[in-house]
Amino acid sequence: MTDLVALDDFDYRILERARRNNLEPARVTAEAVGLSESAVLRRLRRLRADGVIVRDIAIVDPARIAPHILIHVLVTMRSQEKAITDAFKRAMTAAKAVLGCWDVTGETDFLLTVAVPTMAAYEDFSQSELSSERGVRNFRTMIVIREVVGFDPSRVELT
Amino acid sequence: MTDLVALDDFDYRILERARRNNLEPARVTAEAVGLSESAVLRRLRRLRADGVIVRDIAIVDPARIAPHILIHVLVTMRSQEKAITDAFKRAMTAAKAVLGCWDVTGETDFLLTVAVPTMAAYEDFSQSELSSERGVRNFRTMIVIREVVGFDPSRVELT
DNA sequence: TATGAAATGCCATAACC
DNA sequence: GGTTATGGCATTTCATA
Repeated sequence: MTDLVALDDFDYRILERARRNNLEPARVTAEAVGLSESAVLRRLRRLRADGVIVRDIAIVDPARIAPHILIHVLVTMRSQEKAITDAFKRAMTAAKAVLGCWDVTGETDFLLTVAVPTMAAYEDFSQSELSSERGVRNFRTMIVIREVVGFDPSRVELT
Repeated sequence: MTDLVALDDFDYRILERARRNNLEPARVTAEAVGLSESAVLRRLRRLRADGVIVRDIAIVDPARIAPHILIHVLVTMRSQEKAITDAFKRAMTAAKAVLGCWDVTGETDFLLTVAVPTMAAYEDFSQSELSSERGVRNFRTMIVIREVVGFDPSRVELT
């Protein structure tokens, strides 16, 4: 299941379109890539079965519903013991406020991306989840002033 | 258009499902949330028209197609002059390798998320895009060893 | 094994109450 | 918001190369 999947140019062009709009009728996609409707639908089904397309989702703009603050946090752990880091990872996975968490190289151990409605909520989060009991030595908070490029996995080039 | 949109409980439950799977038939969603098929479809169309649902996409797993390296970069600029930072922002927006770019508070000015096929490609990127000509004083590279929580905007709580 | 074409069945759309 | 009739789209099956 971890094996790489071989794709031809048709697959790439179909993927490129599905990554932008997965509600596009196959008829339209077919004409754009130069295949029949049937072929496009077959390939899309195969791409999903093969795990190339992981899921199909609606992107919601949370800012349209309620104000929120985006924050990045650089976390340094007290130790590199597996038991401690594993526990921290599990806590980050469970924490609803955590949008992303990466184990990184360098002076710091983890980078977090956190979304909270208020700074008070962030204070609650940091005090409970970034505490010394969680194995955290210290952390550096970087509040997002402006999103220049919103994190967009669909920008990853596939070729 | 920047105004907040008021949603009721039905909208929230429909959104919750569409954020997980936007290909779910309205019939199924309707039964799950306790509405008729028509009502669900009407609400979804309204949510899209109001800009609550921004777009509908297929999520592709790039690792299934080709190996890639994920990197976070902390960037410090030479100056805060608008002309310089604006040019940098435009360069980051244009750079295909840049998945995300945020203007942040603290000692550093920008946080970048970059995806590249090889370290050589990252070297090319950093030499061309993170140069002093771009206004960059220095930058700190944090290579992602493991993705604990993959950046997922759908984790943002809407209430 | 992959394609294109045609018949079936499901789903969204639009116009009603 | 619910119901119904219409149109469109995906699915399936088949023939072909």
